[in-house]
Amino acid sequence: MGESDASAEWVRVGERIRVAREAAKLSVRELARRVEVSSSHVSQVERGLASFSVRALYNVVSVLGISMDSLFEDVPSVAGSPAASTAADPAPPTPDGPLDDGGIVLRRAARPTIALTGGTRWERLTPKPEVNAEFIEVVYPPNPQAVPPPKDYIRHSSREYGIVVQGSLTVQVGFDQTVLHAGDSIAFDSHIPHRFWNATAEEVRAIWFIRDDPRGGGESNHAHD
Amino acid sequence: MGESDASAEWVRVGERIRVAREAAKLSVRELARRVEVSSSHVSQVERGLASFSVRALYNVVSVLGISMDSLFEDVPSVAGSPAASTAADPAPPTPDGPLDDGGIVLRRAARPTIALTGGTRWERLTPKPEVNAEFIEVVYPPNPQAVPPPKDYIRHSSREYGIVVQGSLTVQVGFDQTVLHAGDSIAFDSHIPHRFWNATAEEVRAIWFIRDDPRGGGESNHAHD
DNA sequence: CTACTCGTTCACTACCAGTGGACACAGAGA
DNA sequence: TCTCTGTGTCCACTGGTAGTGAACGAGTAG
Repeated sequence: MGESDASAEWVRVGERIRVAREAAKLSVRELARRVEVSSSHVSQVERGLASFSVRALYNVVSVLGISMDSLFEDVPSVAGSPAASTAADPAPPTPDGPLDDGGIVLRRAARPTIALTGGTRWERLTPKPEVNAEFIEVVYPPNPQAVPPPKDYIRHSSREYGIVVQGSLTVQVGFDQTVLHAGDSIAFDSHIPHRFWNATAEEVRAIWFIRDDPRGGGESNHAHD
Repeated sequence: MGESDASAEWVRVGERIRVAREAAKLSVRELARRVEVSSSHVSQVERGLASFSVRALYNVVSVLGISMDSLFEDVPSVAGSPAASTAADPAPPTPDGPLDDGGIVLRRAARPTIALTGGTRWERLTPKPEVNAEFIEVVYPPNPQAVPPPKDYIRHSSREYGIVVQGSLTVQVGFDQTVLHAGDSIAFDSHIPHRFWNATAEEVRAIWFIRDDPRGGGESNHAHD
């Protein structure tokens, strides 16, 4: 699956080790001595030519006083490596076929987008507006200082389904609040007051499906920001 | 540092993995499948009889949605270098809150999964089964040799919405065929014969919402493979 | 010039991460 | 009862790779 692309992954880990080592003003040999491996091996690992065992890696973070996670950084996402997978895709043109013209398929670059205040974007995922439904990707911009969520709760009659594709989204439904990480999903009746916001320094992306109640509720007062 | 006493250290790491796995309600075999190692190896690691490679360990924390550091825990917070504090809070465990218990939120690691023939997996994204709807993530395994798609077209009455999150998925709806790349989305009435398959060497992931027609169609004969 | 340290290169190997097949046990049908 | 299917575990085996050690060229001091 996703990152088994070990080599590429190790290059980055190695680079981070080197940065940390230099910040600590240790020579390759000195680090090697403390980690209890050979200096040649340290050199190779830092340049992505080899990899550390878990034991060695554990010693490295101990000696350098850094966190294990900081070496990997782009931890779990749906794809194992979020930006990687998206970026990896050279986006081959995929010539428009009948499906594209038939109102079936919508290319990523062609999504109708609405920009909300605060930088949040709604991107429609359906070629044409749907009746009694919204299928959208919402992009929540970074919110460095843990900015307080918008004041206004939202209520409308329908049911909502969402999955966080990238980043961590803070959600509040009713009186309860939690943080959804990449891959976590949610489903709830939207007549319960709810709000979502991004309290991290990373952009958050989520896929939402909002299903309007076939009978009754006409309210369409969403505000996923 | 200290711990060069590898074995003793691994016992604890293994125990923590087991705890996390059980919390996620995954079987040894299921975790093994997702981490891409053998179940026997998982079993051995959890009991301290063997150890994971860094690659495997990385997959474990991704799959279980836990932080790397949480597996080692007694890291060096005071280990001389204040640099440690920098990378402090990568992935707060997000302790289960009321939302998790309330049937609202579903953590990634806790998704109910059905394995279809051919290696395709359906992962339900809703904490409980929905009425007249499916919100799922479908994982299509690599299909190195451009294997011909399954023979049977699918027909049922409802409407389907999908977005490709990773990889490239070949779709055929009616007589038209195209390839969806990451970010491309699709929406169509599912009474039109359709089929999807992965003709690439990379795993494909897609989010689907299948909306059963409130009136009429009872057919539930999907086959996203 | 020598003498030392720096990071690097490379051929080599021992070890262990990971496998596959088997096992015993527990439930659920039939 | 006997048969499945799923659980976790056991164990003999192997391939890859983590790790070694000796040598290299470049820098810098004395």
